[in-house]
Amino acid sequence: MRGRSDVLEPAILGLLHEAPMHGYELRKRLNLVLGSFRALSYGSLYPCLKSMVGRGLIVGTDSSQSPPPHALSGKRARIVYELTAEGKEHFAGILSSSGPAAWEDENFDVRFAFFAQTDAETRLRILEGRRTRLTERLEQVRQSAARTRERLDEYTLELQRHGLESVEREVRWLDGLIDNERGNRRTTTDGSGRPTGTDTAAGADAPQH
Amino acid sequence: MRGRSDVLEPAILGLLHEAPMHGYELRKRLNLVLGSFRALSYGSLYPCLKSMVGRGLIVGTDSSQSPPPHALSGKRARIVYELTAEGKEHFAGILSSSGPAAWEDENFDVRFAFFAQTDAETRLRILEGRRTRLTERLEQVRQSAARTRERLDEYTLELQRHGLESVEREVRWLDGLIDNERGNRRTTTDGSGRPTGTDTAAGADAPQH
DNA sequence: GTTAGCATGTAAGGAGTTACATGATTTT
DNA sequence: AAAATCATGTAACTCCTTACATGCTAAC
Repeated sequence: MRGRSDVLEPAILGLLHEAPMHGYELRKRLNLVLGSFRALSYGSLYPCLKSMVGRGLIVGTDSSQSPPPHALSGKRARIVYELTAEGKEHFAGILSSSGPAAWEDENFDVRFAFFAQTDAETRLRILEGRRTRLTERLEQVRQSAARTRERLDEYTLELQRHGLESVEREVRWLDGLIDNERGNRRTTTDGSGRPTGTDTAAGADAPQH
Repeated sequence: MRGRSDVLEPAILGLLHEAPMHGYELRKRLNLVLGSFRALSYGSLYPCLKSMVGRGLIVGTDSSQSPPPHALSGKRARIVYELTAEGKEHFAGILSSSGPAAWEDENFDVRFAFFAQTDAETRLRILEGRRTRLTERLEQVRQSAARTRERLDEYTLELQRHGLESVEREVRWLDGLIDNERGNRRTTTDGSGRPTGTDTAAGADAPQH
C-alpha cells in the first residue's frame, strides 16, 4: 500500500500541461520524459488515461465534434486530452513536493524534465537529494566490493567498475547542475558578485554542458 | 506468452555454478550480476528458488543434516542450494545462446557477468549485437530529437543530452571490450599481425581496463 | 536484555508487457 | 492495391515489490 512509484501519471500531467494532446502523440513524447529511451506500450498508456479521466484530472475531447478552424483536418476519431482545473492543481502539488520519493531512480527523470515549471528551491533540494542518494549507493557498493574483491573474475570486476564509473559520472553531472542552480539563484536575488559559498557566476538561465 | 526476460533465473544458475550458496547470500551477490546496483527482494528470490527446485534445476540441502567438517558451525536452519546435472546442462545452454535476447537491456548485464564461462565467439557476438542495438537506439533518438528540438525547454534538452551521452559512453565501452576480445583472439593463436578472419582458441580471457 | 543482522518464507498487489482486436489514413 | 503508419483500446499475464510473519544469533 505504501511507496507508490506512479511515474506515468505525473509524466502525462506534465506533458498535457504544456499542450493538449492525443494518446498516440503522448506516447511518442513520453520516452523523452520517462527514464532511458524505451517506448511505453499502449497497454499501459490508455488504461492510465482512462483512470485519470475517471478521477477528473483530465478530459478527453473527441475531435470529431467542433471542427477545428483550419480546413486541412480530415483526421477523425482521435481524442485530444487536456488538464482540468483539478488536474492542474494536482500537478502543481506534485511539482512543489520535494520528498525522498522525488530523487529515487524511477521518479527523478520525470521530476527533472519539468524543472522549468518547478521553483528554484525545490529544484535545488531535489538535485541535492539525488546527489546524496547516489553517493550513499556508491559508498555501499564500494564497501561490499572491498569485501569480495579477489573472488571475482575479471569480467564481473569490469562490470562492477563500469557500473561504479557510471554512477560517478552521474554525480559529476549533478554537481554541474547544482553549481548552475546556485549561480542562477545568486544572480536573480542579488546583482553583485557576493561569494555565496562557491564562486560560480553563471549568467545564463539554463544548465550548460 | 512470447518474449520472457527471465533475468533472475540465469543469474541464480550462474552464481550457484561458481559455488553452492544459501538464499540470503545469493541475494547479496545478485545485485552485482543483475543490472544497476539495486537489491532484489526476498519476495522474488525465494519463490524463484522454490520453482527451480520443483523443475529439478537445483537442490536445496538442509545444512542441519550432515554436520560440516570444521567445528565452528553452529549456524543452522539454512538451506544451501547447488546445481543438479540438469541445472548445469540448462545453464550451459543459456551460455551458448547468443540470440537477440542476449543483448537487450535486461539480459545483457547477466550475460556479461558470466563471460568467463562463455566461449570467445559467443562473447564477441553478444558484444557486437549489443553495440548495434545501442547505435540503432542512438540513431532513432537523434532523429526524433531533430524533429522536436526547438519546442523543448532547456531542462528537457539537458536530460536528453545527458541520456544520449550515457549511451554514447556505453558504446565506447563496448568498443574497448570488442577490441580487447579481438586482440586476445589474435595474440594467442599467432604472434604475427594476421588479419583476424577465423583465428580462435583464446588463452588469456579477460578484458583489461 | 535489547537492538541489529542473519535466515526463510507467504499473500496481496502495483506497474508494466505482449498479444489480440479493430479500423482509418497515408505512402509506395 | 498493398504496405506502412496513425489511432484506440482490452485481456491475460509476468515480474517484482511491499507488507506481513517467524525465529535464531551476535553484538553492545
